[in-house]
Amino acid sequence: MALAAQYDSKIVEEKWYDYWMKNNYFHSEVDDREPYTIVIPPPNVTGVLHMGHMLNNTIQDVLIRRARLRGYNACWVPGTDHASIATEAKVVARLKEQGIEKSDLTREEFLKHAWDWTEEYGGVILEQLKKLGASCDWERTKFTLDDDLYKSVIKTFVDLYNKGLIYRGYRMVNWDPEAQTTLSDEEVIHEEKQGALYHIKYQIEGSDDHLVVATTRPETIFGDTAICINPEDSRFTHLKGKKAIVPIVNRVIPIIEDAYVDLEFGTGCLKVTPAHDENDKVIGDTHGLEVIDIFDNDATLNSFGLHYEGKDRFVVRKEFSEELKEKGFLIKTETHMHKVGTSERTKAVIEPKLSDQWFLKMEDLVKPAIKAVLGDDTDINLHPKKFENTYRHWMENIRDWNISRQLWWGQQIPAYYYGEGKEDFIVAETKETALKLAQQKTGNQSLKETDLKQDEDALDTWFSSWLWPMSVFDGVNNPENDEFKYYYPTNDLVTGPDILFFWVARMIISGYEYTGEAPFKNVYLTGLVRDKQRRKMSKSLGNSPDALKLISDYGADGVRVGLLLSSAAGNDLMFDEDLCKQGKSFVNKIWNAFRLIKGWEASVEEKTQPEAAVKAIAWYKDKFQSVLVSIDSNFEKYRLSDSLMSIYKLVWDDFCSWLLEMVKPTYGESIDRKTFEAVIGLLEDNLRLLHPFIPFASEEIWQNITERNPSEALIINSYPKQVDFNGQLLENFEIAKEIISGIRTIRKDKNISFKETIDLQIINNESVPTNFDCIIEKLGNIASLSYVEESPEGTLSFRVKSNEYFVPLKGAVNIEEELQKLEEELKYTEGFLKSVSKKLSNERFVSNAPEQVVANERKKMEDAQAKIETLKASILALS
RNA sequence: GGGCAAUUAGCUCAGUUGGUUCAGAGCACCUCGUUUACACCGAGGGGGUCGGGGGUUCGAAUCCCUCAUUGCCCACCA
Repeated sequence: MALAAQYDSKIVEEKWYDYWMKNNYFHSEVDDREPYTIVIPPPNVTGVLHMGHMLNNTIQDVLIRRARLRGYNACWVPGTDHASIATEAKVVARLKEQGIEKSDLTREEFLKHAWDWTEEYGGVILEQLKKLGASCDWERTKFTLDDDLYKSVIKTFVDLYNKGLIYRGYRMVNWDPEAQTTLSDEEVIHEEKQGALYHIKYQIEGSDDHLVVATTRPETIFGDTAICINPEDSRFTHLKGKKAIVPIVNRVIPIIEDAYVDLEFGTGCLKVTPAHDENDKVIGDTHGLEVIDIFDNDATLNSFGLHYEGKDRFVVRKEFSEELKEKGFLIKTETHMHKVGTSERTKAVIEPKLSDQWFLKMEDLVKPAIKAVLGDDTDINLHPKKFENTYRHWMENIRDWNISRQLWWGQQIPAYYYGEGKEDFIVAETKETALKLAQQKTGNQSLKETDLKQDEDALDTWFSSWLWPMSVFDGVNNPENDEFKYYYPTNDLVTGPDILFFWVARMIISGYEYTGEAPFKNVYLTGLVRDKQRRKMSKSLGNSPDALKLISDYGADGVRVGLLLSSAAGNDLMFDEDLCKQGKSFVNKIWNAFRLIKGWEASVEEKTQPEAAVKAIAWYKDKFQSVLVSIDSNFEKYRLSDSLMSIYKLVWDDFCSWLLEMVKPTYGESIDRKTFEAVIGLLEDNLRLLHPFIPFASEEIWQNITERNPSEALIINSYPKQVDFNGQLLENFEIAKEIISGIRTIRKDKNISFKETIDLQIINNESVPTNFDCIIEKLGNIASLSYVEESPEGTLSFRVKSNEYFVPLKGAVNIEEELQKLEEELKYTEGFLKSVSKKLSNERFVSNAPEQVVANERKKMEDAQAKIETLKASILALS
């Protein structure tokens, strides 16, 4: 059957993925081999594949496939994250569409809907990863709400609580009024926004005098419980000990003094709203101020908001400031740029709010995690290294982690209340244990299970994913199990820098806390995928290509190559669909190289091997080895795109453009078996290198070369080994290349068709070995190659180093042109010689520079001198 | 406000401890070519005073200072 001239990815990719699955190559079991483990950064269960996933998972697949080929027991654990906030928001929205309010449902009813949703959409993204070629061990697929992972989370919570690291506290937290839950500090994004600074008059009690405060949030006036001035502020000494009247509200509040107030900012008078600002809370605590919470959970005003009750905070800001203006309290407004905290998930403006929440003490937990990453001989390496600074900064300034969320979709906090008091609760893994403990604690044996009420809140999603590398191997519940002991610590983690703190740092923390070991050895931080104009890819901009469409247009292999071609670790990737096109062309190129070789097979018969083929194969073997060295070293440095580029050039230039041309039999003639087999062998080596990057096409070609049984599939074959090679051969070949190039230039200049043979005469001043002459003859289409002592007449010439090459061409030679060319070359070389000589006559250079450097300069000088002589001789001969 | 990083060809980026092959690669561009694997091709070619300025050195893309621009992270100034 004839092979198509165009490689068709669609048929091929599905065929081989099925084949790999059927033969269970992705599956890993504990055995004697060294393990190589990656755990996937679990995507949101209801998410769809976007460019970030594509990049990230391509990298993981390259690493895992390479490890598999190198004989490691490669295990890539896939899975999904329940993504509490994001998923719950989606479920709430869908219910709303159906006319159902979350508040009308019981927890159980709501969770039922959430699970329905998860089952309906969950795992779609994993199916999409298969299209990309991801060789995950699908039998190990995990979900962060699976029973065993759920149990791990609860066990960890109880353990940390018992260690005194988890506590319940009444604190100022970040409130997301849209999702109606608290958020950790990390989930708050500070965005620069244009706001206004409102200058508002407060009358001083018992006088007609007034003071002016400047605020960005006039709506919080309803919660004012003091005015604060700096005790050093001479402008306001007359206010000390007085009271002020809150406008409209008419509440009388004290004027207090605190050094916190900045003399320079605003008016120097600060209104204090302890319920709605963290600093104000601190001041309030110091001065024993009343705390008035004026908001409901959805950030509408409550009864403290008087006639604004029930209205949204931003509506109130507008309406209330108008009322203040009308009544003469608002003196002026200035525009004001400031940072506003917004929810990472819902984008809602965060409201600082006081409430009872659960916190994890971080101060001691981070210590081993800092040591693990920073310093010289560390357990964990970040790639690129620059993220170590960021990591250090965050870790050293870490605050306690608010881990409770007012959500249902997640692990419910295992705290059981038996009374109304602040301390009337028990933290335990099960309700039964909690009951026993409660009975002990209270001494009340008649307490029943129904007297216990479990905390309504769920845990932060990251409080489950921070256990991921352990929990997927059941290492939290059962730390002594064989799998955990074998696969953990994992090797590489590939993820985006945006979740360095959310996830990576916390996994390191929990890893050390529970195993005393790092969860992984290397962290590869990918860049963000941006579009050509450097914009972030996002749904709202519509600049994010459809991942599956890309795969269908360019093939998974093409897309993988396209993504990797320009993405150094940690650098943002400027995605351009043209890169996928390039990837697709590359795959097609390899396909056609294979087609060419395959085409030779039909005409194999007994024949001696041509010398050119012998030389070419010897050269390519060495070339392959020299490139292999750089590929491997780039892999070690996690410079995947450089590795790929090396392979790309090896295959396209060295293999296709040089080797195949050199061994190609004359048209219509057959190829000898020795050459044929050697070339097949070289092709197979190429495929072994290519497989991690283009798994589908490489397997397709591999299986088309010859019939293979399942144990011989490329995916589980072997990676090329490094062996010593001859650098001299490579150097000599470079000279041969230059000569061939010179011949081609002459052909092009003089319009000599390649079909027409020409002669070549050589003055070998450099004593260049003649072993590649047969190749020069073949690729230059030379009828007769000979060595001469003197410049022949009537020839065109070119030089490589101080060697001269002549092509006799009676009619075509224009002496004037030739002379001009030679003069130019002479002028250039003389200039070069002059600069080198100058350097060498500088005594300080000769005495200070290392010997090697000086010797090199001398060599350059000699070469230049030799070349000048040749040029002069040629000029003389022509004129 | 604090910190980190970057700035090299039209674009995306390499450039290891300052000195062989130091100004490179891929893409794009230009010229020529329907050579019997591939036009998703082949051959050839042009293109950068390495962000500006200053300094150290025999020698700087590389080290130091400074300015500019950009990006990222962190931070409770109303």
